[in-house]
Amino acid sequence: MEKVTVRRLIAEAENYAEQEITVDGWIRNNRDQKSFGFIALNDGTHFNTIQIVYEKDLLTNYDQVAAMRVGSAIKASGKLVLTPEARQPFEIKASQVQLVGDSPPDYPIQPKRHSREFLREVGHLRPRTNLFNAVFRVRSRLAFAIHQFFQDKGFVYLHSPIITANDAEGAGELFRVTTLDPKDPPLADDGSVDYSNDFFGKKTNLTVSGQLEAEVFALAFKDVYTFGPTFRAENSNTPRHAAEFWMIEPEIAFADLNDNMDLAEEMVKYLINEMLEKAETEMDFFNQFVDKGLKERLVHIVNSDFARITYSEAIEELKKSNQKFEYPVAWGNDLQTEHERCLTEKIYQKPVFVTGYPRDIKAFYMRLNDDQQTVAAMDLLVPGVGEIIGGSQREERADVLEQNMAYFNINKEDLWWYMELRRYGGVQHAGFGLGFERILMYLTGVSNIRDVIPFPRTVNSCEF
RNA sequence: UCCUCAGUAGCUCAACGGCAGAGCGACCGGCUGUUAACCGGUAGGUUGCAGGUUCGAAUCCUGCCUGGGGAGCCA
Repeated sequence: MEKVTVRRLIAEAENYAEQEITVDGWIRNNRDQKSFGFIALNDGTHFNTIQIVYEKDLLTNYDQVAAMRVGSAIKASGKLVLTPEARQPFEIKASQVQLVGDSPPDYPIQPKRHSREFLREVGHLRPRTNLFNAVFRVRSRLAFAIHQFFQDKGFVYLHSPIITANDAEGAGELFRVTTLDPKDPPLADDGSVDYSNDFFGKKTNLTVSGQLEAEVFALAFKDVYTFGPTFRAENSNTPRHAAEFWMIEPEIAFADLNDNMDLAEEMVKYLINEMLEKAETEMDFFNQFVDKGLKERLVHIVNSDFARITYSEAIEELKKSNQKFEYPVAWGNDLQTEHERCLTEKIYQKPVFVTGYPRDIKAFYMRLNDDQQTVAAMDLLVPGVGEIIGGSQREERADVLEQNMAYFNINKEDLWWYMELRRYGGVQHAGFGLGFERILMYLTGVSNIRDVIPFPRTVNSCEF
């Protein structure tokens, strides 16, 4: 008897009509009546369950089957019957149902509503629920779509290092990587820890960004992207931050800020289209149970041109809006979350690129504009999630970069190689960082980052 | 780190100074086509932890722990 996955059955049920088949899977629900019953079976290969009908007359172990509990693993054989008039397109009339792995009655995942908070506590079981099944299936597809987008454009995928010695980026708090004994580290004469005796012979940490390395490769391959884990030891307690997350960082050479925004906009639209098309079942589920306006909003995004405004214009718009803000709107101050939300959700009601931020609130590597006050930075703000992309045109002029580093107190000896990119064939280039989980949240409507990461790592929490 | 809300049955919640309760789930029974089935019944509690106030505390007070939301930082 042919063993078939649920995915295959759903794709081509007609081809199996009236045939005897076998399926393996886990019981999501089991309802028995006097002489027949129904099992909703999920085998993990598709978001949906299939229905197995069992009858007393056809089974030797009817009472046993009727008593099989939610969560149990079973092997079921029977004839596939098309049921076009019923809610499900087909079902399996069981000739045999065999218990493979029992699940006692204290199985925490029951056919009822569970809160996300509770499900986080059972992170080893939550992938078996509808929500997380959909989320992680989409996560997988989205990762693939990102590669597809860049690969189709000829970008080279760069594995930027996860352990690095550079801490000069100022992109966040670092996780130290060391093999020194924390109770008895070697000390230098001045009493500080002597990292020259550490594994790498210097201070090292987990990467907070692959950007600087991506620039190296962009100036060799023209168009590159990184896609990998990133670590920030920030003490942030919000639904949008995790200590370990994935980031996509394209870097393009012979390109300016406008090319950068074009790329970002095209990418976001591509990813939305891909998910709407390739993960239709899951997206319908999110639309129905997580966020009622999700699909409509995403389609709207795909069909709209993202707004592009300068920081100065943003400040003017915010002042004109007459909204009450907790933080004052003033040129020179960074945009607060409330300002960003107002811009993207109220004033423009679509994604907004904000460019030309004051130099003082941005990073040293961003290209200084001719006004000497602003830099060629860009943030992409989207409704609901806020900042999803941060990027810039990089400072390609060696002398200006050197001045910037002095201005921001960055040790140029540590970044000698970064400086040399400007000395040898330096060229204008740009790039951005996209938080993978942020866009996943945006695409699924799931509002807490802990629910789009398989095993989330956040301040004070590293379970499973 | 700051602000704020909440911790009561496996889960979601009610009771808000006077006998610890419901729905869902579990278990038992019923039901000839169910769809998170339906109907009837049974079991299930150190009310987050430690102190305090009170004749009496789930309820009021203090501290701690855990979780949610907001802010900062950022992706």
